[in-house]
Amino acid sequence: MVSAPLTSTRREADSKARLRLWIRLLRASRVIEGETRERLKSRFGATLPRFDVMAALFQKPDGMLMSEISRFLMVSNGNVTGIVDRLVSDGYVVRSQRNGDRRTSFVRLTNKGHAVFSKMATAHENWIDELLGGLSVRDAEQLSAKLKSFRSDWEGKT
Amino acid sequence: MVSAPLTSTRREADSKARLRLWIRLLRASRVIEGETRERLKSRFGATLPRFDVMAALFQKPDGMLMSEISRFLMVSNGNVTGIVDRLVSDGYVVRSQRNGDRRTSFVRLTNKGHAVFSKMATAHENWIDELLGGLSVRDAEQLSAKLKSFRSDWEGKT
DNA sequence: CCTTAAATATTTAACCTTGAAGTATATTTC
DNA sequence: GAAATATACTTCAAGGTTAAATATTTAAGG
Repeated sequence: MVSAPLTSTRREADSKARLRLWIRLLRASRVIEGETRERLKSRFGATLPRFDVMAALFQKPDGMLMSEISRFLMVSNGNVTGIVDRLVSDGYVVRSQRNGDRRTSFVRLTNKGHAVFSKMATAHENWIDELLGGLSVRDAEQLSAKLKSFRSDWEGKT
Repeated sequence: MVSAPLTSTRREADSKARLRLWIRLLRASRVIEGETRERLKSRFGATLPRFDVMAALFQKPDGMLMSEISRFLMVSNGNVTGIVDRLVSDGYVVRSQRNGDRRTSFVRLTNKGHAVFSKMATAHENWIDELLGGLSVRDAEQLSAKLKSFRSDWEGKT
């Protein structure tokens, strides 16, 4: 009976390897998020959540439902309400009813919001390029591919 | 003069590749963090930040300074104060003065905190193993290695 | 000494976040 | 068409988060 302990040992090692990956993944995310947040604030007076919402709306010129935004950004429904409220009071987005359904509230960027976001998006892309510059494009693409498959795998299991 | 436009085009493509990687990195982190947060709450009545602080303290039985905790976890200093406050009121950690320096406050796990964290840590490792199970160990190690080098690269530049 | 600078921790204000409960509106079912 | 059910969003409470402002204490220079 030698295989049983070996199997168990290997399983433990596997789980350590994944745990190590997770810790590094999390650290990388925090470094990049922190740096991005700071630059958004200092150079545009914006916050990361607002940037994220505007980014979502930027890709849907016709507008999005509140629930679409929260699903897309993977944040809670109640959260989006507050962020959109502030974007509205800044004049960057507007709410409107659609489809004759008075439950829904369609949100879209104003011209002002569109213009402001365009500038932020360009800067943002440059920051990420700089922050991830230590990775070759080949590495970036490989990592991307592996993370992509992980994600759909997980979604499948729910 | 053909090379100039080509160079510019390649640079743009590179930056898109890195941006795509960043988006996937962020999504993976959010999925895992969200799942972990939910399980910590439902099964242990704990939050992720408290788990993180306890994890740091678990590795330093003699205790840590507040500033060491915040540096290690990459969160702001004022943040740690509140989290430690709640851990203290739960009886999981204690503060104490050291070195006769009354500015510093040494924080360490209580026996109760140590015992509770041990259980959480085991469960946590299993969750991560499950959530990252779609990746082979080889992939996990490759990803780890690339993220490690990215991080030290970035730290070097500051 | 004593003043200034540096280190350490806390407080504060503004914002983000979740999950649960609440409100309003639509849709389905009988 | 009335009642039950489902959907869309908001409100709320508790907690997490940052950056900036504020002690408090120690160390350094004169």
